[in-house]
Order: sequence, then structure tokens, then C-alpha cells
Amino acid sequence: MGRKTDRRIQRTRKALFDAFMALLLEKEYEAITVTEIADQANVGRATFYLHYRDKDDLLASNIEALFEEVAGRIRPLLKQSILARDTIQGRILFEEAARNKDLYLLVFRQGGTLLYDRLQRHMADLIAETLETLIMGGDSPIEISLLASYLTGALTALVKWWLENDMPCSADYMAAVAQHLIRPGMEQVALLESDWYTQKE
Amino acid sequence: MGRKTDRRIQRTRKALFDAFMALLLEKEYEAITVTEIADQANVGRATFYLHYRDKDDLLASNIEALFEEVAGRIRPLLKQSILARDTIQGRILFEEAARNKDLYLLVFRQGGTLLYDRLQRHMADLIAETLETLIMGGDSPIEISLLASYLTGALTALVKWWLENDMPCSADYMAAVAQHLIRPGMEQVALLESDWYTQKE
DNA sequence: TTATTTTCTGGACAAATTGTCTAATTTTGG
DNA sequence: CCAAAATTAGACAATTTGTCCAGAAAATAA
Repeated sequence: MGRKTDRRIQRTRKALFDAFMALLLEKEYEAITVTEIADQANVGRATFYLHYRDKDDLLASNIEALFEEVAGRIRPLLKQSILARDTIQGRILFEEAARNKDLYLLVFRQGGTLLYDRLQRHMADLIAETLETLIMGGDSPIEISLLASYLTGALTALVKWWLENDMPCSADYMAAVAQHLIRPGMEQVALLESDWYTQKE
Repeated sequence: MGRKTDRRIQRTRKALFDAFMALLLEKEYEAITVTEIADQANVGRATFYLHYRDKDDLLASNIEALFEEVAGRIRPLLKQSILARDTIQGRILFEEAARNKDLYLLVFRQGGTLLYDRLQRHMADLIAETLETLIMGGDSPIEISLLASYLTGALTALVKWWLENDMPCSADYMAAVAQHLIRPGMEQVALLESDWYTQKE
């Protein structure tokens, strides 16, 4: 049963992904060729096609798993931090971003539909989930997916600004800013009556 | 002086750009070939290279101008609407988005570094500009570029949600939501003392 | 260890794309 | 009408892509 355990497979796949990530730091995704990847990985080009259908497949097979891991870390952070009624624990979100700075900057820069949108959607889903459990019972006067999109966009913008500006201030500070910018509005809409605006359609 | 007026040039360039936009609605930017563009435009492939260096050049020469035009419309809207103290004129922003729905959806979808980032940066600059004139004199307790990034991200998220969900509510409604979500936070930070948070560094 | 299975390799292949270049053909503006 | 400019089809070498093969190399099993 030593089929999937073959060291050569692990070694080759890791070499290919490492090479890919290295190239991704220099060039645009679309500008990277399979030849370059195999070259940088010190692996025959035919070997590449032995493991992956194409460039997208390599990305999907690896980044996807990476995101799963990151998402796993983000999920509990989001739930307990973003909308906690009293304390500001949003700090841990910015700390998470700082820890994986390279990864997130890569996502922001190479973005496109591949990584950026994927992360945005994932965050929006997580947030919507969290909001739903918070509201549980009384329904929100405003579409939850809309609120989730707003929160995602706002938080992402803050994190992006922070990372792209080389983290000129502490995670605590950023969390406090996020707190002051976002919470009042969220409380405002939470207090709205269901019929606060009748012209919706 | 009949050099730039040559109808053939105008006709060819328009045909090429129209073909490009048409293809952009079906396929990803990177998947579109010069051959396809020339084909769709009913123009020789050599003619394409007579006008543009490559695909990026075609995009830069046209979309850029288009953005200039859009930006020109957005500028006054932003200034008078987003941060007007009393009335909600943010409606015109959503109306603008609705008018150019196809264009903005294209930007959101094809995004990448090419269009999306460009628009984001432009908006952030415009907003920062506006904020600076608003604050004029007393300096902001929070980095203006940070506030501008937040506003850009938040507004973009709302517009994106609205367009991607086929505008399920009126522009008025969206403007009201934006108002309730964003303004309280902005007023909150505007009231902060310069030393409200000492751990910035 | 030896035998067997799997993976890796370099090379070759057709197809598609790119950017450049010609030499003819058409259209425009004067 | 004529000269200038734009367009055209086609050819061209250079890359890239995805597939295939036969042999070398390495891992696993007995």
C-alpha cells in the first residue's frame, strides 16, 4: 500500500509548487510558463504533466488546500472577534494577516478571479454565517448577504492598506480603527425597524 | 491635416475595441487571442499590430480613456454625495453604477491588476482628496489614506453586491443603507482626539 | 538481496500563438 | 487624378502547449 507514499511524488510536487510560488513573487500568474516552473523545480517538463493537467490545476491543487488551512484559522477568529458585543478582539485578525503577510499580499496582487474573489466569497460566507447566528430569531431589516459583503469589503480594505503600507501601526491600533469605523454603523442598522425604508423595490 | 482624420483608422480601431469588449463578455482576458480579436473585428491580423503593440496596449489605449471619462463623472458625484453632512445624495453614485452596469461588472469580474486595482486606487485618491478638503485645518486623528481605503472598499463592496445580485432594490435604498452603515463610523472617528490611541507605533 | 512496480526523464511531435516582415491592394485627402 | 497612407494575406521563426514514448532511476515488496 505504499503507492501514495512514494517519496518521489511528494518531492516532485513540493518542488513544483515551491517553484511556482517563487515565480509568482516575480512575475504575473499568466506570464509564468510550465517550462519555467519545471525548470525552476529541476524537473522534466513531462513530469509536470504527469502530476497536473496545467498551470491552473497546479494552483487549484495547492492553493486551495492552503486556503482551507487559512480559512480554518480565520473561521474561529471571525466568529469571536468581528462582532463581539463588548471587547475588541479584532486584533487577532490583523495578527493573522501579519503572520501570513506574503500570502495575503500575493492574494491581493495576483488576485484576479483565482485567489482574491475566492477569499472574498469565503469571508463573506463566514461572516453571513456568523451574522445569522447572532440575529437568530428576529430577522434582519437588511439583507444579511449585503451586510456580509460590506463587512468583507471594509475589513479587506483595512488589512490591504495595512499590509501594503508595511504595517505602519500596531495590530491593536488597526483593530481599534476597525472597531470605531464599523461597529457604529452595524449597531445603527441593527436598531432599524423592518419598515424603516419602504421604497426597497 | 487629414492624417488623424482618416476614416479607416477610426473604423479599424473602433472595430478592434468593440470586438475586444464583445469577447471580454464571454472569455477571460488572458484567454483572448489577437487572432480572435482581429477575426471578430473583420480585420487582418497584421492590421492589429499596425495599431497596437499587443493586447495590453489595446486595453490601455481604450479602457484608460473610458476610465478617464467615467472618473470625470464620478469625481463630482463623490465630492458632493459621499460625505455631505446632511442629505443623502449617494443615490447618484448607485445610479451611475446602474447606468454603466456592464462596464462595472466587467471591471469586477476581469479585475485583476488591470482594471479593478486601477479603479480602486483612483477612487481612493478622489476620496482622500475630498476628505482633505473637508478636514482642512484640523488634522485627522487617523491617517486619511486609511480612511479613504476603508470608504473605497466599503462602497465598492456595496455596489458590487448590488450589481451582482441584479439590483434587487432601488438606488435610493442602497444609498440609505450605505448612509446608515458608513456615516456613524466616520463621525465617530472625526470626533476622536488626536491622542485617542497612544499605542499606534 | 532480488524482482517488480512506479516514477522520472529527455526527446520528439503537431498545433496554436506571437510578433515581424513583405509585397500587393484599397482607400483617403489634396 | 495622384501621391500618401492604411489595409491585406501570407510567410516566417520563435514559444508554448499538451501528448506520447522508451529507457533510466528509484521505491517498494518478497
